[in-house]
Amino acid sequence: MGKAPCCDKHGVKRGSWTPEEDEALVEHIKKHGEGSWRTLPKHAGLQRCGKSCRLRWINYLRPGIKRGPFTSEEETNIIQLHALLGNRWAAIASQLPGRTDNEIKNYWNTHLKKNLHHHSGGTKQPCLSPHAGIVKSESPSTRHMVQWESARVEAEARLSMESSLNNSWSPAKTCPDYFLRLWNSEVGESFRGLKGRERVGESHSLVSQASTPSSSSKLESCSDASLHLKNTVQEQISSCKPKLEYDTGGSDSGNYEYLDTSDSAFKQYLDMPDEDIEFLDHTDSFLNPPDDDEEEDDRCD
DNA sequence: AATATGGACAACCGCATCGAG
DNA sequence: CCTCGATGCGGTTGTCCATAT
Repeated sequence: MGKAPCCDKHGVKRGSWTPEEDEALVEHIKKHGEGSWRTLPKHAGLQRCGKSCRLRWINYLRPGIKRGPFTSEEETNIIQLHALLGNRWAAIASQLPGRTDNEIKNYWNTHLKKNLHHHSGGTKQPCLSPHAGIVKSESPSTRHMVQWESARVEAEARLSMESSLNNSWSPAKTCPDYFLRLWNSEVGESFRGLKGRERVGESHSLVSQASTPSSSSKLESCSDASLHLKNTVQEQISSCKPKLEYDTGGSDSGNYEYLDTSDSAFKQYLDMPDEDIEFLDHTDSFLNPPDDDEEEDDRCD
């Protein structure tokens, strides 16, 4: 397929897998288990490179792979997870049993991206910025960053508040399970940057910095930034029911821009009814947590 | 019926990260 | 601490197929 082969080269088959190859790969993994992808092709009698075998197994042959169209629930989860995690498809996939990162990535690129954009009426111009007051005069990249971070702040605040309220949680409250579970999962950990891998959107934003506070000054900047974002988000949501969307044109990586879309898409995106915005008034509490030696992790909550 | 076009999906590539030596 | 191989991940591309012209 166009490019030079990554792994050598001569005698290595490429392209679609045949049923015979699939069978050989499955049989080999059944006997010897996963791993050792480098040597697997030789041992399995396959003329494929190890990476190709691994990909084939993970995406199509592995037991438990769910095929078929995505449900609306899965779609909603993908949208919300993407708002939280960005293009971290593996992390998103870990929250969708039976779905692979590749499948989700393809689904996003071919369905969700397009559908969200469709609501913009075809224009790529942001007709209604969520932060019109502060954003319009800034560069597109800055605008992207601020817009994107506002969504993240909302999601993070939501998760944090729900987590902090967990003890007194009313079962009647809205869907705490999903986000709470997510927040306490590896995805939440990834999101909080516990492993020091801050890759979401490559945006070295104030909030991102604040997610890895190493000093009180960072906490302060975190607070300032989030308060700023909080205010703009509140203003936007309360005043004009924003329509937001990704600008998915061109390079997708880290290039997020809200454009207008439907109200439902916006709600789906943030899943935040107006009345639930109140928690934003409490963002200070998660941005400036009480001293706790246990909280030396790189996070802000 | 033939051809063009676009969407969907499978597969590949390059880079980042991890871990062993 | 450094190097290097193995693995994982995300972006991109190629191919197939359906639909439009």
